[in-house]
Amino acid sequence: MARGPNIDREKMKEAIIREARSIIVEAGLKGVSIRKIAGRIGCSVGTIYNVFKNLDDVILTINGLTLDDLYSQLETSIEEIYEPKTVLKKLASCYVEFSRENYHLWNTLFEHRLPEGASLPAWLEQKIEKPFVLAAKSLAPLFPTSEEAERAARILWAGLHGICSLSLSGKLKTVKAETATTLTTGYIDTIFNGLAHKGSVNGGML
Amino acid sequence: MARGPNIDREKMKEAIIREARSIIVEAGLKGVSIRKIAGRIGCSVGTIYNVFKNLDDVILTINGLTLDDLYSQLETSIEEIYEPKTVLKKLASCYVEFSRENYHLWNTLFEHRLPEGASLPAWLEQKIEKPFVLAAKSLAPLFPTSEEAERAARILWAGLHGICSLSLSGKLKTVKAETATTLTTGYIDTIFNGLAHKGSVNGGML
DNA sequence: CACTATTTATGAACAGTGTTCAAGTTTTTC
DNA sequence: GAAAAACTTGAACACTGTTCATAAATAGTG
Repeated sequence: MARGPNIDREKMKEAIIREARSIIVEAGLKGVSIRKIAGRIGCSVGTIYNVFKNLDDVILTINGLTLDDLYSQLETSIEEIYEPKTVLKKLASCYVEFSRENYHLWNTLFEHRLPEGASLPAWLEQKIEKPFVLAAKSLAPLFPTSEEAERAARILWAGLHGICSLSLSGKLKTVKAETATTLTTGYIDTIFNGLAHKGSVNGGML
Repeated sequence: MARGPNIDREKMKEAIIREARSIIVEAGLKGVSIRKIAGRIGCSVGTIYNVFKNLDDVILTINGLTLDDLYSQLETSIEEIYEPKTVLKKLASCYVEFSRENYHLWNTLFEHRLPEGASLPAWLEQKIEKPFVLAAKSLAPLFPTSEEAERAARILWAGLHGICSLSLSGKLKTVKAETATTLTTGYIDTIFNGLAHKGSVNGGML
């Protein structure tokens, strides 16, 4: 008859994720295959399909864990800091640092694509939202409505992602010895200056 | 003996690119395979390997054409416009429009990854640089040195890319009916305001 | 025209991929 | 112990990119 949540099943799940994760860390997403995971664990390919729907399911689970890691690091990086600009700079440098230290895992976040038409599961979309919510919260004091803060946060976060993305893939050749961190710091300075003077859209040299 | 540049070879190359391109447009990068291209043309798989080094070579060539298209559209979109902010807004909206109208081709630009360790060919890197150079040129009047203009252009362009990227992949849930275009417009306003007041880093509310 | 020399085309073969599923094994419940 | 449910297995299927010996076509030369 029906057995409760199987302890072995949970152990199996952990083993699969552990091995698949380590393959990604060593060789990137392209290095992962069902047979390679099975080989490392010492089980058959079929067993993996008993625990996960398919390989995409495995990768999505790993992406969820990566996002959890990122979020917890972002959270601790801004503990006891309240000034919006300082918070945002901390978040940015933490994000950059994470993407460098976990290059392959972070890359898998964007390299992995579901089949045409399929959309991300809700639980993953939530995890994607969380870091951005952190930014929105920090920006809130600067805006009259939460909607405006959210909007600004989205733009800021997207820009941050763009810088990281192009920088790590080598498509953002930085002048001299500029790192992604100094770029994002400058980026945030500029954005904050812009936000502070948003009343004077047609003023100044523009 | 050695024959000059073969006309048939050139025709073959064109046919391969044409068919592979149309597969991408219809079904995205994942829909492309050597056998599918060969089937559409009516040749064998080996023939394709006589003309291209491998499948990556085919995709990179297509990405080059996509970048050419993008660049020429960016160029014409700012003809006879000289005011930096207006130029940048034109470039941004043109970029957004292109990414929407050529979704699969644009996506392939970022979805396609070379094997671990391999780097993009120089001719492609040049094509990647060109749109960004356009932005840098437009920003030049606002900066004392070209280096500073370049730096600003890189940040601006990366941010633009981030907004497009997250927006088109659905990871940038826009509030209400905001489009990527309005987001980028707001983004550029903010950046320009920030640049205009960059002297007052610690002024205002910050 | 014939005869090489060279290039080009072919598709079978190889090593790999994700996924399915009938069969056998183990575990749990009655 | 018997019956039922759950789990494991690995062969099989339909694909993937890539290579390469063989065959066909073409170009230059005598």
